Amino acid sequence: MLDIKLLRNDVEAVAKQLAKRGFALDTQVFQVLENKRKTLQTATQDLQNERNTRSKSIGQAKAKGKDIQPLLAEVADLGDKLKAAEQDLLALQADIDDIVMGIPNLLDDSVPEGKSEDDNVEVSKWGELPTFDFEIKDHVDLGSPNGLMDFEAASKLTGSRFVVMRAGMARMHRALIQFMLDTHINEHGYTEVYVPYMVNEDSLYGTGQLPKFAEDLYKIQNGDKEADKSEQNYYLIPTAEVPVTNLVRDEIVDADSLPIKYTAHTPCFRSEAGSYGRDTRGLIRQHQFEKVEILQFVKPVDSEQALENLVKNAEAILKKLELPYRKVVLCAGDTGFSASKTYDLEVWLPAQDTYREISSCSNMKDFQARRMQARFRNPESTKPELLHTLNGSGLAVGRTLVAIIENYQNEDGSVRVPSVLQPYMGGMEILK
RNA sequence: GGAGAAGUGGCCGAGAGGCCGAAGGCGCUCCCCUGCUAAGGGAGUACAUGGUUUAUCCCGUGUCGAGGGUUCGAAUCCCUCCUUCUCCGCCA
Repeated sequence: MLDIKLLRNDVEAVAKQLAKRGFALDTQVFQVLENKRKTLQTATQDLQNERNTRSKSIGQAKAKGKDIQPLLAEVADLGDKLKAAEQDLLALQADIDDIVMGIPNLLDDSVPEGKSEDDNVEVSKWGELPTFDFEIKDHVDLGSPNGLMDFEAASKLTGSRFVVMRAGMARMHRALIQFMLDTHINEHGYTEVYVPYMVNEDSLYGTGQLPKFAEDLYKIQNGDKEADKSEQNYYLIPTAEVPVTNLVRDEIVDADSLPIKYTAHTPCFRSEAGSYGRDTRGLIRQHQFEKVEILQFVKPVDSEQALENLVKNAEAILKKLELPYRKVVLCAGDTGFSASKTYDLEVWLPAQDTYREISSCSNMKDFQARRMQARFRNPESTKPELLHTLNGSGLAVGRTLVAIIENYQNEDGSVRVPSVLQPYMGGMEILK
């Protein structure tokens, strides 16, 4: 959520900023609503003031034993007027909130212009692209014989865009998670957290998935109980970002405790509505996948540097696995709703002859923190101030598995196990 | 799942329809005192938001788990929900 004061003081400037990312803010509508709000709110508060002062004098009169009947008669119609005004204000406020909650974050000045992923800018490249003197296969063809990777079984159990893994494949998948977590904990100073995989609506509003992106989420139905408005609705998490970032929701943390650095492994659940027909083959786009997430909550002055640090932590995993990748900075049009600036790490997939996203690292600045009132006490001003929140994948486990299988393949269709993973797999050198 | 108790500021905790944005304590900030340390004395210290403002100050409004209701007036009474604790049941 943007600072409402920013919108009030200079909507046009904000609209101009938002236009960079292709978001059209209707400044006219906002202005009209905002002007109405001002008059209505002032009027309502005047009425409330009147009620409060009169009620107080009634109380005082009563205490002195005076007759309060005449005073009561004077306030007879105040209640109705006030109730009407309050309800109008509430409705108007809801309209304004709808607009404000639907406005994406302002972009960092360093974000390049552009409309789509084609305009993202490559920052750096790492690793030598592997060369093969044989016909290479993709991860589905490499994984499917022996049933190491079984998409048909998964579609029987559940449906499309799920997978079953067996033996060495399942074990390497698990090994990757341990390896990533251990690296972030032991070498990058993150604290591991275990969190719920289901969250309530407040959490999803906090990180920005709601109200705009409900169709991407799975909502839980509790038995055959009808979803009731008065009861809490739970959703499966689309990323660990949601539960972990919401740890600081409605908290005022000590400045001394910053930066707070968390890592978590969770499954992620995405309905992938709107992506039908895209990446239908294999493990790239699933309804359920594992991810190791890294997050930092920092003072505003530190967030720019923290983003660089966070990306480096994600890159370290790719380097240890010796997977060639490149780092791109997302252009204005491709940067996500809540993000101010995003780096993607793209790993080399030889079978696709291209780089594919494997990590997305973003600085949200105070956008999420404002929504969830996540603050720290500034020792200088002694006042609570909004934190900056950052998160990134470190890394997406399924896609890392794909990258390993394709980059480490042999002519006979076997797959070598990266040396850093072998200790996690009982010394296994060839996947089986 | 059943029965009971509770949710108040950064933390603990008083508070039972008007004098309560809320006693007291802890913590924190500033000042005084003491050679250092320890101890002591004084003052200040919730958050959000509207008007005004670069910002403060000031005035107002809202907030005592959340949302509704009763009332001229609600932390306090009523209803619904959420959460926590205790006991019972079930269970990995």
